[in-house]
Amino acid sequence: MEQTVTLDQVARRAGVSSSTVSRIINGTARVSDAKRETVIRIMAELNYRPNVLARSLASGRTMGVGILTQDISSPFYGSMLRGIEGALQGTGYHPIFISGHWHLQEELEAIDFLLSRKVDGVIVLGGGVPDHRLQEVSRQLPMIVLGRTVPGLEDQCLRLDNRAGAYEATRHLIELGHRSVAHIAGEPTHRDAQDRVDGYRAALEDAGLTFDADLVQPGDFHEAAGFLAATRLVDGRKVFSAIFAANDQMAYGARLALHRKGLRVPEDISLVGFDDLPGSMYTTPPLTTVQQPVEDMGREAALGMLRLLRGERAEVARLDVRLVLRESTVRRRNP
Amino acid sequence: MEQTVTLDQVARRAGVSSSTVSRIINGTARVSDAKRETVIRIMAELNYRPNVLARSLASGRTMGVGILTQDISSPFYGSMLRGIEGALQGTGYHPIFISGHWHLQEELEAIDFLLSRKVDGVIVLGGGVPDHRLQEVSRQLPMIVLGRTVPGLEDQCLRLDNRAGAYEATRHLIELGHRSVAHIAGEPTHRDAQDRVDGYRAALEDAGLTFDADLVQPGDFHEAAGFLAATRLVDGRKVFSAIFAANDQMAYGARLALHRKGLRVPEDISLVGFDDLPGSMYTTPPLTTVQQPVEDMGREAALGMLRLLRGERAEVARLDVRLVLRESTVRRRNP
DNA sequence: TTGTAGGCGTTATCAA
DNA sequence: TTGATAACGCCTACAA
Repeated sequence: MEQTVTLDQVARRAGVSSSTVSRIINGTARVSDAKRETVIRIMAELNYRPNVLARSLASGRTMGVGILTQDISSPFYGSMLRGIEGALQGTGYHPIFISGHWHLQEELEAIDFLLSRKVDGVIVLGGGVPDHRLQEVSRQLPMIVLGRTVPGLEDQCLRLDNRAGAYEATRHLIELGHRSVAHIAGEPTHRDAQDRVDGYRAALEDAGLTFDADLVQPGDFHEAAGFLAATRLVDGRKVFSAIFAANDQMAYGARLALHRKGLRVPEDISLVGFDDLPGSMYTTPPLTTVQQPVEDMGREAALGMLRLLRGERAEVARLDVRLVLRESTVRRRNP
Repeated sequence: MEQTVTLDQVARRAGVSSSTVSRIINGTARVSDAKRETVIRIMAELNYRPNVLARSLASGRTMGVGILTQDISSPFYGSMLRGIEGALQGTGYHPIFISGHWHLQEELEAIDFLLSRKVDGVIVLGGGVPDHRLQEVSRQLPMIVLGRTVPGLEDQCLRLDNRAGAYEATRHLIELGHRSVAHIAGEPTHRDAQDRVDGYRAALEDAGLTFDADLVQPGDFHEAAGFLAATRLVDGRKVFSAIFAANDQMAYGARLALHRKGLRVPEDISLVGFDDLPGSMYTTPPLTTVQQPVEDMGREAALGMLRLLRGERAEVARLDVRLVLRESTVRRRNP
């Protein structure tokens, strides 16, 4: 066990007071060049490492930003975390990740955890924490919310237009001549999922097509649900020539189900996803999907947080979704 | 901004000393039921939250376990982190993730960061930190290493037999009648990648097949590299009827390249991956691959860490890889 | 069983 | 420009 070198020891060895050493470390005030140099030398000699805990306790700042995510291992959240990580890099602030696993109780505990760790700010990625709790938290420290809008905190919330993305995806299929487009919906309690159904429905109706509830299959954003939903669709008595899945992971599942049923993508069935996960460029065929600038969202959130920490306004940038055309969609054979 | 309630305030309000409150919180000593009850009541009333920083500074323990990973957003590391998270859940210890991004300098800084945060232990997931540095760290606090073996710290290291996995994957292809099996290698500096080439080669030679360097294409564990490698293989003048990719992500890329070249999997080319990522069950066709119990590895590492923290030996369990047969491999047509 | 007092390693306030 | 000195919030002998 190495001995921990304290600031006091450095001070004593350098023949100055501890305050002087502290000032040199933090650049809090002017210090004579002579003393500065010796202190810096001694610090190096002793391999001095400031104790972050003590420093935080005394200063009231931890330089930590709490990130409440749902699932650290999901490709979607992973990219977002990467964006956050990147933006914080080199700022002195660092992220502290904790996941709620789509479980309200865990999420609430996670927030308590972050507060008890005295993070300087919190970034919340979606989830189900009630608005009022987030409003409380926001009263205590800087907060940015991704993927939902909290009343009263609109300018700290970064949301994408899921409805528009779904609308565009569906319209794309309609423009390719598909008159009967199925939808595999996301986790029903999830706001994004609802918005995507809305966009899907609006596109149908704007094109003069009737919305058919039988063509909307429930799902939960995971591959298995997509597989089952597509299987049900194929086995059902409704005909359809295209599927819009509420996210890429379900599109993967659906794609396999179609394969199992002997249906080709896109020759027999066109398929569109949502998210543009890293893997979607490499599915067979590569997936047409609605691209969310996930990593950018993370970055924007972090930049907004840095602004809040400087006492400025968050001013999170508006980010757009866009449809990425690849090879899983094609003009309908017999229009 | 809400006022922070301190332990002292609770004590005063409850008419006891602060030590008594501390004892109740930590269960350090017997306290009369009467006092205990009122203190607990007051804590609830005041919504008291212990200050973790102060607690750690005083006690010398932070209850934090540092996790040095390479890439928080990779599906591979994601699953591992999930395993760690799960095992730590409810133990009072909590993970602190930080990623080195496959970059030595960042990794070294990450370790310094964790040490300066005074974590109680460190779990290192692979990476390139030199052995001697890890040995130093291990002298300061409990450490578990995943994916590599550090001399002198063997019983704190959890490694899988990559060579055996690759051997088995290759042998599987050979047993299906494939006489010419190509390999897409992983990041060359990565120990696992080397072991997998070794296993591939050994399986060939044990079967009396000659190792052909032209059939081994370099890669880096990402989809794009797999795509390029497979393209090169097809365009090359060597014939082959099967590919063993050093990981699933490259297998995905290879699968798309084959699709582009009009080659079917598995009818024309059999394909095997390594890792068994969550998505590999849903590729078309589902991918035959070597399953690494990634989440289990994370769990075992965390359990080992908990043992070290209790002062026991790490005794990390041995975990095996196994070949998962799916639909991307099939008996060779004209043996 | 309870309280007092000192300490954990820094920062911040005040004088000097 | 510097140095005492008092926080920061909690834990832990030691004493009662």
